[in-house]
Amino acid sequence: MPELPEVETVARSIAPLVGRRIVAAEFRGLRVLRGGDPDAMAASLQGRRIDSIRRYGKFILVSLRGGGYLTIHLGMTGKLLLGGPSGKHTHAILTLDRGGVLLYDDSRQFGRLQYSTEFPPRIEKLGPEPLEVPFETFADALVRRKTRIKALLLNQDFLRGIGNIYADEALFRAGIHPLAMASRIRGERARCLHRAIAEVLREAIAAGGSSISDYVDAQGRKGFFQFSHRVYQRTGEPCVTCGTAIRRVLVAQRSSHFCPRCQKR
DNA sequence: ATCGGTACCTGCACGC
DNA sequence: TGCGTGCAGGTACCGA
Repeated sequence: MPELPEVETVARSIAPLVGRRIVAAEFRGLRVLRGGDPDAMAASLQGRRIDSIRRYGKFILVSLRGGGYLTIHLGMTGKLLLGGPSGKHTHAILTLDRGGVLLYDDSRQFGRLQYSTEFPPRIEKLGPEPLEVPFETFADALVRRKTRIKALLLNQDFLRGIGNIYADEALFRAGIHPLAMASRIRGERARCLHRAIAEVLREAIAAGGSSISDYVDAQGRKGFFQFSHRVYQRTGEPCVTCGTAIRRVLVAQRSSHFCPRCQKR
Protein backbone atom coordinates (compact mmCIF):
# COMPACT_ATOMS: atom_id res chain seq x y z
CA MET A 1 0.00 0.00 0.00
CA PRO A 2 2.06 2.63 1.40
CA GLU A 3 4.02 5.63 0.39
CA LEU A 4 4.57 8.76 2.42
CA PRO A 5 0.93 9.98 2.42
CA GLU A 6 -0.46 6.55 3.32
CA VAL A 7 2.13 5.98 6.07
CA GLU A 8 1.48 9.49 7.40
CA THR A 9 -2.25 8.70 7.50
CA VAL A 10 -1.63 5.42 9.29
CA ALA A 11 0.75 7.07 11.78
CA ARG A 12 -1.86 9.71 12.56
CA SER A 13 -4.56 7.10 12.96
CA ILE A 14 -2.57 5.28 15.65
CA ALA A 15 -1.58 8.51 17.43
CA PRO A 16 -4.17 7.84 20.17
CA LEU A 17 -1.90 5.01 21.36
CA VAL A 18 0.69 7.48 22.67
CA GLY A 19 0.76 7.20 26.46
CA ARG A 20 -0.75 3.72 26.45
CA ARG A 21 0.97 0.63 27.80
CA ILE A 22 1.69 -2.55 25.82
CA VAL A 23 0.32 -5.35 27.99
CA ALA A 24 1.33 -8.23 25.73
CA ALA A 25 2.85 -8.89 22.30
CA GLU A 26 2.34 -11.96 20.14
CA PHE A 27 4.11 -12.75 16.87
CA ARG A 28 2.98 -15.33 14.33
CA GLY A 29 4.44 -14.89 10.85
CA LEU A 30 8.16 -14.83 11.51
CA ARG A 31 9.15 -13.54 8.10
CA VAL A 32 8.18 -9.96 8.99
CA LEU A 33 10.58 -10.13 11.93
CA ARG A 34 13.47 -10.72 9.49
CA GLY A 35 15.31 -13.17 11.65
CA GLY A 36 14.46 -11.43 14.90
CA ASP A 37 13.55 -13.64 17.85
CA PRO A 38 9.78 -13.42 18.47
CA ASP A 39 10.03 -14.29 22.16
CA ALA A 40 12.80 -11.79 22.85
CA MET A 41 10.86 -9.16 20.96
CA ALA A 42 7.67 -9.84 22.89
CA ALA A 43 9.62 -9.63 26.14
CA SER A 44 11.18 -6.31 25.09
CA LEU A 45 7.77 -4.79 24.36
CA GLN A 46 5.76 -6.19 27.22
CA GLY A 47 4.88 -3.68 29.92
CA ARG A 48 6.34 -0.72 28.01
CA ARG A 49 4.58 2.59 27.62
CA ILE A 50 4.44 4.30 24.21
CA ASP A 51 6.14 7.69 24.35
CA SER A 52 5.79 8.84 20.76
CA ILE A 53 4.89 7.69 17.26
CA ARG A 54 6.77 9.34 14.41
CA ARG A 55 7.03 8.80 10.67
CA TYR A 56 10.37 8.90 8.82
CA GLY A 57 9.72 8.48 5.11
CA LYS A 58 7.83 5.19 4.91
CA PHE A 59 8.97 4.01 8.36
CA ILE A 60 6.94 4.34 11.55
CA LEU A 61 9.04 4.66 14.68
CA VAL A 62 7.40 3.90 18.01
CA SER A 63 9.52 5.17 20.91
CA LEU A 64 9.12 3.44 24.24
CA ARG A 65 9.45 5.03 27.64
CA GLY A 66 12.77 4.16 29.23
CA GLY A 67 14.46 3.68 25.85
CA GLY A 68 14.03 1.33 22.92
CA TYR A 69 12.20 1.53 19.62
CA LEU A 70 9.71 -0.48 17.62
CA THR A 71 10.29 0.15 13.91
CA ILE A 72 7.45 -0.67 11.53
CA HIS A 73 7.66 -0.74 7.73
CA LEU A 74 4.49 -1.68 5.87
CA GLY A 75 6.17 -2.99 2.71
CA MET A 76 3.61 -3.36 -0.07
CA THR A 77 0.63 -4.80 1.76
CA GLY A 78 1.20 -4.14 5.46
CA LYS A 79 -1.67 -2.79 7.52
CA LEU A 80 -1.92 -1.62 11.11
CA LEU A 81 -5.41 -2.08 12.48
CA LEU A 82 -6.89 -0.92 15.75
CA GLY A 83 -9.05 -3.80 16.90
CA GLY A 84 -10.90 -6.03 14.47
CA PRO A 85 -10.58 -9.80 14.14
CA SER A 86 -7.20 -11.34 13.39
CA GLY A 87 -6.96 -13.27 10.12
CA LYS A 88 -4.85 -15.47 7.90
CA HIS A 89 -2.27 -12.70 7.38
CA THR A 90 -2.10 -11.34 10.91
CA HIS A 91 1.56 -11.49 11.96
CA ALA A 92 1.55 -9.50 15.17
CA ILE A 93 -0.93 -8.68 17.90
CA LEU A 94 -0.14 -5.99 20.46
CA THR A 95 -2.52 -5.91 23.40
CA LEU A 96 -2.71 -2.50 25.05
CA ASP A 97 -4.02 -1.33 28.37
CA ARG A 98 -7.65 -0.15 28.58
CA GLY A 99 -8.69 -2.89 26.18
CA GLY A 100 -6.93 -1.73 23.03
CA VAL A 101 -5.51 -4.09 20.38
CA LEU A 102 -3.19 -3.27 17.51
CA LEU A 103 -2.88 -5.86 14.71
CA TYR A 104 -0.24 -6.08 12.01
CA ASP A 105 -1.58 -7.69 8.82
CA ASP A 106 0.54 -8.25 5.71
CA SER A 107 -0.36 -10.70 2.95
CA ARG A 108 2.88 -10.40 0.97
CA GLN A 109 5.08 -10.14 4.03
CA PHE A 110 7.36 -7.50 2.51
CA GLY A 111 6.89 -5.36 5.60
CA ARG A 112 8.82 -5.71 8.81
CA LEU A 113 8.72 -5.15 12.53
CA GLN A 114 11.91 -4.64 14.49
CA TYR A 115 12.82 -3.86 18.06
CA SER A 116 16.06 -2.03 18.81
CA THR A 117 17.59 -0.34 21.80
CA GLU A 118 19.27 2.28 19.61
CA PHE A 119 17.79 4.65 17.04
CA PRO A 120 17.67 2.49 13.85
CA PRO A 121 20.68 3.06 11.56
CA ARG A 122 18.55 2.48 8.47
CA ILE A 123 16.41 5.48 9.36
CA GLU A 124 19.52 7.52 10.09
CA LYS A 125 20.71 6.87 6.53
CA LEU A 126 17.52 8.04 4.79
CA GLY A 127 17.47 11.20 2.72
CA PRO A 128 15.54 14.30 3.84
CA GLU A 129 11.77 14.55 4.10
CA PRO A 130 10.44 15.71 0.73
CA LEU A 131 8.08 18.16 2.44
CA GLU A 132 10.95 19.79 4.32
CA VAL A 133 13.95 19.68 1.99
CA PRO A 134 15.13 23.16 0.94
CA PHE A 135 15.31 23.74 -2.80
CA GLU A 136 19.09 24.26 -2.84
CA THR A 137 19.72 20.91 -1.12
CA PHE A 138 17.37 19.18 -3.55
CA ALA A 139 18.90 20.82 -6.64
CA ASP A 140 22.48 20.08 -5.54
CA ALA A 141 21.67 16.41 -4.96
CA LEU A 142 19.95 16.15 -8.37
CA VAL A 143 22.97 17.18 -10.43
CA ARG A 144 25.30 14.77 -8.63
CA ARG A 145 23.32 11.69 -9.64
CA LYS A 146 23.98 9.68 -12.75
CA THR A 147 20.62 8.01 -13.10
CA ARG A 148 17.12 8.48 -14.48
CA ILE A 149 14.96 10.86 -12.50
CA LYS A 150 12.26 8.24 -11.88
CA ALA A 151 14.77 5.80 -10.39
CA LEU A 152 16.22 8.59 -8.25
CA LEU A 153 12.84 9.60 -6.85
CA LEU A 154 12.32 5.98 -5.75
CA ASN A 155 15.68 5.97 -3.96
CA GLN A 156 15.00 6.51 -0.25
CA ASP A 157 18.55 7.79 0.33
CA PHE A 158 17.81 10.71 -2.00
CA LEU A 159 14.44 11.70 -0.53
CA ARG A 160 12.53 9.54 1.92
CA GLY A 161 8.93 8.52 1.38
CA ILE A 162 8.28 8.83 -2.36
CA GLY A 163 7.14 5.62 -4.08
CA ASN A 164 5.85 4.62 -7.48
CA ILE A 165 2.55 6.51 -7.41
CA TYR A 166 3.83 9.86 -6.23
CA ALA A 167 6.99 9.72 -8.35
CA ASP A 168 4.84 9.38 -11.48
CA GLU A 169 2.35 12.01 -10.33
CA ALA A 170 5.06 14.54 -9.40
CA LEU A 171 6.89 14.06 -12.71
CA PHE A 172 3.67 14.61 -14.62
CA ARG A 173 2.92 17.82 -12.74
CA ALA A 174 6.46 19.04 -13.38
CA GLY A 175 6.32 18.10 -17.07
CA ILE A 176 9.41 15.90 -16.79
CA HIS A 177 9.81 12.55 -18.55
CA PRO A 178 10.55 9.62 -16.19
CA LEU A 179 13.58 8.63 -18.30
CA ALA A 180 15.17 12.10 -18.09
CA MET A 181 18.65 12.07 -16.58
CA ALA A 182 18.54 13.58 -13.09
CA SER A 183 21.72 15.64 -13.60
CA ARG A 184 20.14 17.45 -16.55
CA ILE A 185 17.25 18.81 -14.49
CA ARG A 186 18.33 22.28 -13.40
CA GLY A 187 17.08 25.78 -12.85
CA GLU A 188 13.39 26.31 -13.44
CA ARG A 189 12.71 22.62 -14.16
CA ALA A 190 14.30 21.60 -10.87
CA ARG A 191 12.29 24.23 -9.03
CA CYS A 192 9.15 23.00 -10.71
CA LEU A 193 9.83 19.40 -9.68
CA HIS A 194 10.63 20.40 -6.09
CA ARG A 195 7.31 22.25 -5.95
CA ALA A 196 5.36 19.42 -7.65
CA ILE A 197 6.62 16.82 -5.17
CA ALA A 198 5.52 18.88 -2.16
CA GLU A 199 2.21 19.75 -3.78
CA VAL A 200 1.20 16.21 -4.69
CA LEU A 201 2.24 14.83 -1.28
CA ARG A 202 0.31 17.53 0.60
CA GLU A 203 -2.80 16.95 -1.47
CA ALA A 204 -2.53 13.18 -1.00
CA ILE A 205 -2.13 13.49 2.77
CA ALA A 206 -5.19 15.75 2.88
CA ALA A 207 -7.09 13.03 0.98
CA GLY A 208 -5.99 10.28 3.37
CA GLY A 209 -3.71 8.68 0.76
CA SER A 210 -4.50 6.50 -2.25
CA SER A 211 -6.53 3.32 -1.79
CA ILE A 212 -5.35 1.30 -4.79
CA SER A 213 -6.46 -2.15 -3.80
CA ASP A 214 -7.26 -2.50 -0.15
CA TYR A 215 -5.26 0.15 1.66
CA VAL A 216 -6.97 1.45 4.80
CA ASP A 217 -5.79 3.34 7.88
CA ALA A 218 -5.85 1.85 11.38
CA GLN A 219 -9.53 2.69 11.71
CA GLY A 220 -10.34 0.91 8.44
CA ARG A 221 -10.92 4.14 6.51
CA LYS A 222 -10.00 4.33 2.82
CA GLY A 223 -8.16 7.22 1.25
CA PHE A 224 -9.52 8.91 -1.86
CA PHE A 225 -6.47 10.38 -3.62
CA GLN A 226 -6.70 7.56 -6.20
CA PHE A 227 -9.47 9.62 -7.83
CA SER A 228 -6.99 12.44 -8.36
CA HIS A 229 -4.27 10.38 -10.09
CA ARG A 230 -3.47 11.94 -13.45
CA VAL A 231 -1.13 9.29 -14.87
CA TYR A 232 -0.58 6.46 -12.39
CA GLN A 233 -2.22 3.29 -13.76
CA ARG A 234 -4.00 5.29 -16.47
CA THR A 235 -2.19 3.65 -19.41
CA GLY A 236 -4.09 4.28 -22.64
CA GLU A 237 -6.43 6.82 -21.08
CA PRO A 238 -6.34 10.44 -22.29
CA CYS A 239 -3.99 12.92 -20.63
CA VAL A 240 -6.03 15.35 -18.50
CA THR A 241 -4.11 18.24 -20.08
CA CYS A 242 -3.75 17.41 -23.78
CA GLY A 243 -5.76 14.24 -24.43
CA THR A 244 -2.79 12.18 -25.65
CA ALA A 245 -2.91 8.54 -24.52
CA ILE A 246 -0.93 7.92 -21.33
CA ARG A 247 1.99 5.54 -21.88
CA ARG A 248 3.74 3.03 -19.66
CA VAL A 249 7.48 2.26 -19.63
CA LEU A 250 9.68 0.31 -17.27
CA VAL A 251 12.24 2.35 -15.34
CA ALA A 252 14.33 0.53 -12.74
CA GLN A 253 11.96 -2.43 -13.20
CA ARG A 254 8.97 -0.38 -12.09
CA SER A 255 5.98 0.64 -14.19
CA SER A 256 6.16 4.32 -15.01
CA HIS A 257 3.20 6.19 -16.41
CA PHE A 258 3.56 9.43 -18.34
CA CYS A 259 2.15 11.66 -21.04
CA PRO A 260 4.46 11.51 -24.08
CA ARG A 261 3.42 15.02 -25.11
CA CYS A 262 3.43 16.91 -21.79
CA GLN A 263 6.55 15.33 -20.29
CA LYS A 264 9.91 16.16 -21.87
CA ARG A 265 13.23 14.41 -21.44
C1' DA B 1 30.79 4.64 -4.28
C1' DT B 2 26.95 4.03 -7.40
C1' DC B 3 24.25 1.86 -10.42
C1' DG B 4 20.87 -1.74 -12.39
C1' DG B 5 18.94 -6.24 -11.95
C1' DT B 6 17.01 -9.85 -9.10
C1' DA B 7 14.85 -12.09 -5.09
C1' DC B 8 11.55 -12.11 -1.75
C1' DC B 9 5.80 -13.26 -1.09
C1' DT B 10 0.61 -13.63 -2.00
C1' DG B 11 -3.44 -12.44 -4.53
C1' DC B 12 -5.94 -10.92 -8.39
C1' DA B 13 -7.36 -10.18 -13.25
C1' DC B 14 -7.00 -11.91 -17.59
C1' DG B 15 -7.01 -15.11 -21.66
C1' DC B 16 -7.44 -19.77 -23.10
C1' DT C 1 -13.68 -24.68 -13.62
C1' DG C 2 -8.82 -24.50 -13.80
C1' DC C 3 -4.30 -23.19 -15.32
C1' DG C 4 -0.59 -20.19 -16.83
C1' DT C 5 0.92 -15.42 -17.17
C1' DG C 6 1.69 -10.84 -15.74
C1' DC C 7 1.11 -7.41 -12.50
C1' DA C 8 0.92 -5.04 -7.77
C1' DG C 9 2.08 0.67 -2.99
C1' DG C 10 8.22 -2.26 -0.92
C1' DT C 11 13.48 -2.88 0.18
C1' DA C 12 17.83 -5.71 0.47
C1' DC C 13 21.41 -7.65 -1.70
C1' DC C 14 24.49 -8.86 -5.45
C1' DG C 15 27.87 -8.15 -9.02
C1' DA C 16 29.57 -4.84 -12.43
